[in-house]
Amino acid sequence: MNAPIIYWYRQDLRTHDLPGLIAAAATGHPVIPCYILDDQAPGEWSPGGASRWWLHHSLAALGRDIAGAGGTLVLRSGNTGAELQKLIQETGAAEVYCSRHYEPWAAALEKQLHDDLDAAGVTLKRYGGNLLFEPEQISNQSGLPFKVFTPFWKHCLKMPEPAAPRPVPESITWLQGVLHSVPLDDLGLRPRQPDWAAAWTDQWQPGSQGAAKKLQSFLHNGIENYSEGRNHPALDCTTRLSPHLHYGEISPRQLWHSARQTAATRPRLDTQVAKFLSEMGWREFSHHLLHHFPELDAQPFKERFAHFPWMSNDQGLQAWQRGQTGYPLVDAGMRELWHTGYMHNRVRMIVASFLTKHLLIHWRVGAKWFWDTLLDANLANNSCGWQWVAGSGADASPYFRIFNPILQGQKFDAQGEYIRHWVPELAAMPDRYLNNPWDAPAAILDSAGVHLGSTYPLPIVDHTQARESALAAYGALKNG
DNA sequence: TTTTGAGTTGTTCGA
DNA sequence: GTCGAACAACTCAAA
Repeated sequence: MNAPIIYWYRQDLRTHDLPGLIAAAATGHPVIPCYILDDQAPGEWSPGGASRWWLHHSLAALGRDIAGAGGTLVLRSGNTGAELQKLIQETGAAEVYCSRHYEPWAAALEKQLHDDLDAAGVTLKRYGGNLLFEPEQISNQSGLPFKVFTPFWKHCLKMPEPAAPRPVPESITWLQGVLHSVPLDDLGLRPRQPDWAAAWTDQWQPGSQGAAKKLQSFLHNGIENYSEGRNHPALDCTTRLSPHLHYGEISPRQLWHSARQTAATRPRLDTQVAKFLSEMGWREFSHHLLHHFPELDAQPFKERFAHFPWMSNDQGLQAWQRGQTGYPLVDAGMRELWHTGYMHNRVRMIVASFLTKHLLIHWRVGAKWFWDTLLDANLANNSCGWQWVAGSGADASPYFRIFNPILQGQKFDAQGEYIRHWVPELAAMPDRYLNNPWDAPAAILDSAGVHLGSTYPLPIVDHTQARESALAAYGALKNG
């Protein structure tokens, strides 16, 4: 009798190019695909509201994919170890297969489960597949992790290429018989009253199919002008694959090989493809860093930042969160985030710079807000991104680099499409004053129907003054 | 071991 | 309007 194998799904919600599932299928043993919602295990990094919405729909999509292949996804809720043990008792499974994850809590859980299952005579087998390179594969000549992106990525590019993606196993023997499965709706992942995410399905299709569509659309359109276009929030030049990648609905190896294929057939796009791959490189870099420095979510990578004089500013924080800072591009970004669960990458940098440098609020406060509101909330990317902007991260932005939200708007949203869309009360303002309405003559404000302080806020801080304060604070850090 | 070159994404100032 | 330099010094990676 072949003992069944449990395939324990985590943030790898796909059926193709999944090494653990391929290995399980290859044994010929019956396979039980299972997802366990464990709200305790991640501690403070339990998925936020937007991410839970995505998870709901992603699990629905995975369930359909597995059903299409003849199996049934088992959903459970509760303590991961306890639920796995129950499932093992119910089915007589002798092995549990899974994909490896890199969040400190996830890695600790793997280790704990491995030991606990081992004691019960069950083997936990862990497979890669969620990164292009495993952290252990990449180190500098001293055998230490890279701390600077460029040499890190150059090194990666010299490695043997990531393996080609593999299709869904042709024949998987699914375990027959009906196992208890919690109805998806009972997991409580989806908002009900009110359903603030009702309109999100217009723009997002969680699951592998939706990911594949996004990739195809990118390879046919966005990549043409990726290097430059990716900086403009009104253009559709970015992949928008981040939430799909976070939940593992598409594999990084698939992206790598699709992009390389594009470069091979359309050599003109070589530099665009290289740029796209290097963005994948940042994802790798962040995950490797979090693996090597598990405190990255809470502690500054550069230790001297432990003494940075962060300010407490509840009013400022609230204005930032609600998109009411009086800086149109910042407000546009924060409103895009709130309404869609997403924000364009460049705008993320600008709003993050505003929070940490103009308002001097701790990057962790911003990281928490992003965590709860972003569909693609990911601990490695989020922690590294915020630390980079704040200046405390690995290979971080120098402290004197303070984004000027007015200038950034004029450069990257020159026609003001992005701002007018998200800050409609300024829609009638001419380009000249769209980013700095407070400079506009009264007649122009009047004819645009803008009354600063009532229809749209006055700036909550003065850019030049805030910049000087930030430089002073960072300068003191250097000398202190 | 010492040395050398380099480092995602910017802004401001003055010529 | 455009351009180059200054902004600071430090750490990292590799020769």
